[in-house]
Amino acid sequence: MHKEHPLTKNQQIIFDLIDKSPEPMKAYSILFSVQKKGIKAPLQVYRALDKLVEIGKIHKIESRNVFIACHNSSCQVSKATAFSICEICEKVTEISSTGLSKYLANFKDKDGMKYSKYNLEFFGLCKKCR
Amino acid sequence: MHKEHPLTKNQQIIFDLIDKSPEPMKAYSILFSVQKKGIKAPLQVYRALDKLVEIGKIHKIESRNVFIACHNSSCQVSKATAFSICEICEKVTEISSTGLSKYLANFKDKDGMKYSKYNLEFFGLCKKCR
DNA sequence: TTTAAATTGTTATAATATAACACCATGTAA
DNA sequence: TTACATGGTGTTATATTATAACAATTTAAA
Repeated sequence: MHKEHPLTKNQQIIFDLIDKSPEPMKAYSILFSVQKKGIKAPLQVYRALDKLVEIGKIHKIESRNVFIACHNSSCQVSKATAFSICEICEKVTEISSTGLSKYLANFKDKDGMKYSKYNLEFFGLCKKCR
Repeated sequence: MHKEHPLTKNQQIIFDLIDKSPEPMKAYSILFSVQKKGIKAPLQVYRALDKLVEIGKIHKIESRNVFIACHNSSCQVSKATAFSICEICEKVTEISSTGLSKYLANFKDKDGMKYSKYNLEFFGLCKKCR
């Protein structure tokens, strides 16, 4: 039930870079890295990022303004995301817990409203930094 | 178990403004609003904001870069926050659900790690926009 | 009272992100 | 085939968000 989005050239270049990166990447460090491939302007990067986020290939870590590839095969179009973030080394890990996602998708606020779209960021120390 | 932080002048001015605002406020619209009170530079605003966030009087909505006063009396020092955000009118509501906060505080990731600090942002449509 | 910690004021600049416009490719409907 | 809608590209300029660095001052505690 989701169209395969063949990525365009810019989208593919930027997705590959993020996907191979061991760390989340900032928009301007992406820009720097792809300049040799002909992507010269911030807008070219942001447009590709926007599209990649929209189709669920990458996620934006809002509290850090960084981007990571989606490592949750189930969320090709992902509007429900959860991450842990190390407050020392800034390592980010995507959390895929059916328990958690079910709990959040079924959570009702005090007006009885449910939300299928959410973003959860946990903060703590990763194994190495603990 | 939390020191009363009497606010400094700048902190008080900026807290009052945010607290009275019916909507979350952006840093630079805060700056604009307090210029008549002698706060002239972005840094003066950001410093007050940082402190107010640190002591839990306000929260930052990371996905929107806006600030709102804390309306959850239990979180004077709040490191565990949850909000709903209307995708049309951008109305933000702080969620205080003991069920939710207990669930998240007790959530263990696949390494068995627990997190007392988190930020959760739900997205949907508010009553008016629905 | 002197010392440490926090806050202030200031100028400058860094980092993050979008507006506006012209152009091009592709698919599709008349 | 033409037209036209959609989405992507390239470009310049600019808007928005946030911090660096430094000096002075206030505050509160030892």
